[in-house]
Parts: sequence; structure tokens; C-alpha cells
Amino acid sequence: MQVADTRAAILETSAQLYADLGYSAVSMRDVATKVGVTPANLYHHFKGKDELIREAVGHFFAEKTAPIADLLESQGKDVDRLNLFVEYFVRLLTEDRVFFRLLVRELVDGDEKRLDDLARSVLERPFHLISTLAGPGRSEDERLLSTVSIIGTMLGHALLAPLLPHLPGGRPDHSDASVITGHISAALRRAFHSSAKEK
Amino acid sequence: MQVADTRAAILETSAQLYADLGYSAVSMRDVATKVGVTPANLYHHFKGKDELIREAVGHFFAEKTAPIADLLESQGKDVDRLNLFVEYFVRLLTEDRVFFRLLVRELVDGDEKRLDDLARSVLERPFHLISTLAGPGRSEDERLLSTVSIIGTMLGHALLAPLLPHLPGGRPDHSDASVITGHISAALRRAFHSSAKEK
DNA sequence: GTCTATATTCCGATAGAC
DNA sequence: GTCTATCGGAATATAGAC
Repeated sequence: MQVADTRAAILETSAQLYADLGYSAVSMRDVATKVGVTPANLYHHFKGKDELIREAVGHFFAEKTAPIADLLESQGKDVDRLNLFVEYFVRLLTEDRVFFRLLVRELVDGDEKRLDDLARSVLERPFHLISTLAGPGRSEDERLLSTVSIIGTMLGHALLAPLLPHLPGGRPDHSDASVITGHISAALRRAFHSSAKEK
Repeated sequence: MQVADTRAAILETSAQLYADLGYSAVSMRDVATKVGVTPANLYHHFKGKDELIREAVGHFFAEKTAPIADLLESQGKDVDRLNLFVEYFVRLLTEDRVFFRLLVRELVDGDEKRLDDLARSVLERPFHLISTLAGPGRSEDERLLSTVSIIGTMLGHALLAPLLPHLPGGRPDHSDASVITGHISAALRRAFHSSAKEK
């Protein structure tokens, strides 16, 4: 059963633990215990903790972001692909706890090498699509700022979600994927509509 | 000199270390060494590591967010106070490394008690101001979603900043406080302008 | 490929002298 | 209020049997 590929089990389990508790708070013992092997076993599959972290994060993002590439290469108008991306990405951020938390940890604690890997595997293609959409009449700088705003808003919703229950008027369903998606899509429609009218 | 108040030095130094490396990656020894005292000294001022973390974070946010309360209570039109807040908050997020990183760590790793403290000390008042501004004709749910979008966008810019140098077309000055402030303020003007026209 | 056993370093925390 | 000294345990990592 799980005898087949211990390595895969280690990668999956460690990614989940790292997401929940942070890299330095998770020991090799913790991972080994949860997988059901001894700590020495981990060192047969990986050189050490650093390599395990890199491999676990890389493997996880490669798996989760494959659909994004497919989605962005699909047929249809640019604006439809943007809506598809927003829908998929918001769902990933709000419903896949491990994805969101690993993403934030990499953004905050990743070194240059890991940030570079993250840029390539997760955000390079969405950035390119949105950048071409974000105001054809604008300068490159303005388009990039708008792109950061759009992706940043989705990240911000996910980041602020745990705080909402502690704010007056905040209710848990304000962090529901479809609610956030609808809100952001509407905002984007208005933005593109008004920018089209300005021309 | 620093004999006067070791406790304050411990709080300042530990907050900076926690921001840079994360709570679990910073040992009591690390803090003591950087302050220039022995580890045992830390246990004279604080019960243990957990208490030191709580006190350091609480002290830091109390200090940094005092100007926000003043600013939000100032005279003038709501929209002017909003612009002042955006300016101050973006500057805090982009230029105060410790503030931004501690804020993200609390949002990601804080338990319910700490999230509650964070909500009260940092974000409750800005949320209230923006919520009253965000579309007077809209429902309470829509206003809250817009508020999360606005604050989330500022957070998102800061969160994505380290990634920009690794994306094609990204340049460091896209993370400059005044550039981001200008971009967000302009977006807010357009949003409020168009919502006014809709009425 | 997985285990037992262990080396070495570092951790949080305390006792007690000054 | 700060120190020296140290305890008990947990950390990463390795050696070598099976």
C-alpha cells in the first residue's frame, strides 16, 4: 500500500506540516512520526531538512499549478480566461489551506532562489495574462501595478480571512470562495468598463 | 545607557528577530546574545518564550498604530482621512520591514486570542472608517467585502514585492511606497467616482 | 529501503550566588 | 537585576546492522 512509495508520502505529509506550523517548527521527527517511519529513513530519501523543504514545496506547487497553465492556454477571449483564472485562484487560496499557507511562507521566508522558483512555477503566467489585459492604453508600469493589485487583492482576502470573525460585522461567509470571486470579478468588470469608456 | 531599561531592549530586539526569522526559529539564546545579556536574564523579565512573544508583538503594534488612531480622529472629510490612512498604512507596510512581517506572521500563525488582539489594536478602526465610505448605497456585506479588498490590496502589494524582481518587467521601484499609494488612491477615486455616478 | 543506536549540538527553563 | 552553572530533553544528522 504505502510501501510502494515512501518518498511521496514524506513529501505530502511534510508539506502539510510545514504549511500548518512553519518550517522551523516542524522537526524531522515530527514528519517521520506522522508518516510512520523512523527519522533515519528521511535521510535516505533526502540529504537533510533543507532539501526536504525545497522538494516538498516544489513538488506541491508543481502539482497544484498545472491546471493554471492549462486554463491560461485555453480558447476564448482574454477576459473569459481572466475570469476563469480568478475563479480557480481564489478557490485555491480559500479552500486549499496548504496551498495558501505555503505560498505566504515562501513569499515571506523564501530566499532568492526559492522566490525565483515560485515566480516561475506559480505566478509568471498569470502575471503575463493579466498584464496584457490591464488597460491596453496604459504604460507598462501602470499595467504591472494593476496586475499586482489584482493578484494582491485575492491574496489579501485570504490573508485577512482569519481576522474577520474578530471584527464587528465580520461573518465567516465573507471568506467564501464564490462570494469573493463574485466580488472581485464585479470589480474587474467595472474597472475594464470604465477604462474602456475613458478611451 | 542601556542599563536603564533592559526590558525595553529585549522587547525591541526580539520583535525584530521574530519578524525576520519567525517565532520558532529564534531561540531565547539568540535574543539574549543580541541584547547583550544572558539567557537567564530574559526569564527574570518574562515568564517564558510564549510570554516574550506576546509582549513583544503587543508592544510593537501598540507603538506603531497609535498614529493611525490619531489620524482617523482628525478633522476633515471622510475621503481625506481615507487618503491619509492609505498613505500612512502603505508606508508602514513597505518601509517598516518589522511591521509588515510581524503582521503577516500574526495573521498566519496567531491563535484566536492573538488574532483578537490584532483586530482591536491595528485594524478595527481603519475597517470601520473604510466600511462607512465604501459605497453608501450598498449592503453591509458588500461594504465589508470592499473594505477587505482595499486593505487586502495594500497587504498584497507588500506581500508580492519580493517576487517582482523575479518576474519579467518587474522593477524594484514598483514597490516604492509613494508609487503604490498613488496607484491605490487613484483606483479608489475611480471606484468612488463611478459608484457616485451609478446613483 | 528501513531499522536501531548514538553522536553532537542546541533548546527552554531553573537554582542559587552576587 | 544580572550573573554562572546546569538539568533534562529535543534537535539534526550519521554509522552500521538487517
